[in-house]
Amino acid sequence: MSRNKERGMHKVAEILRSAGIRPTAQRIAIAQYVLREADHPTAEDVKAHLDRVFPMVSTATVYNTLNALVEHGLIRAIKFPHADAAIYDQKMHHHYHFLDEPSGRLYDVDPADVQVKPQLGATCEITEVDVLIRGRLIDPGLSGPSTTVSPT
Amino acid sequence: MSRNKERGMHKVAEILRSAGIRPTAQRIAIAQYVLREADHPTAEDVKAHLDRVFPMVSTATVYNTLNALVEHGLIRAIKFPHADAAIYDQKMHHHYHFLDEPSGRLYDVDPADVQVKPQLGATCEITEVDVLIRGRLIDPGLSGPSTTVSPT
DNA sequence: AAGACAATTTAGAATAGTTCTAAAACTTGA
DNA sequence: TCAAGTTTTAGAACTATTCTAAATTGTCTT
Repeated sequence: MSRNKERGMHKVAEILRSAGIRPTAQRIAIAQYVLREADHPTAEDVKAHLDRVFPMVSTATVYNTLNALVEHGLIRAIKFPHADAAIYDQKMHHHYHFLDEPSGRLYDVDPADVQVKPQLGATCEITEVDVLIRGRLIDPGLSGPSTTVSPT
Repeated sequence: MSRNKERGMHKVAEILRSAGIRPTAQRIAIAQYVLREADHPTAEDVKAHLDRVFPMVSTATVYNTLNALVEHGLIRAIKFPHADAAIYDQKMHHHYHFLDEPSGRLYDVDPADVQVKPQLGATCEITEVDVLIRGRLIDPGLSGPSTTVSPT
């Protein structure tokens, strides 16, 4: 388990290095969490986790590091209408989100499962389409992710 | 012109009253602006406008009134990922938005022009789908709104 | 292995948007 | 007109995030 963690952290250090971010202890701990362990965490979630597993990190370093990870293309920062804090998403491929309103939990949605066909005419050029589906999971008890809506 | 404005304000007072909001001078002035004059204003925009046309309103009243209008179903508050401040939308019918990224301006998009067909299976129930299309208007010089993307 | 220079981290101040608080000013109805 | 309830207000408080300036750490050179 310790060996696993060390291997994991080593791997994360390499990811940071090859993205052009110098792997300091704090950055490795933060990246380890957002890239490998967390599920749509906010900066506050990251800070709370680090306070448990790391001797000392400041809020400033958490934000600095998350911003660096975003700038270097390792994660994305996303703001949703239903919450103030940004969430960080380690899935870099294009995808949408499903919000289970009772629980507030976010699930990734494969764009293949959502047809979006804007017919806006020739007067504009579309660079991106954001989709947030709000609703409620009917049977959250069924443990596994379905093919189409998967907890992340 | 003065007569128009008075008639308009009277109408707005009636709208407030029939929505269950007591029409005070401040509320009428704020509602007149957000329901009839403004285009996707923020609370700050509303405050700035009122400071020009109304002897005195506090920030607290602007927020209180906007919240009351939202609660009574006369406007909607929307938060977008690209900005911190909420915008208020007097169009209550279901619609999407197009963001012209160069200008930061928002346009309403008729849902009929965007096919959204989520195929999420039977494990969830969808209550609403939010769509934000980002891009850039190719020919903003063409004065009028096109059939499909209309400035509001 | 020491000294210098740059990079990183830190605590705490600052900022933006919004809500809260408690007091003052209005309305309303009897 | 007076009491009771409502509304408005200034300013404090709050949340999420960024900034600042000082302290610490790391790296390079020799």
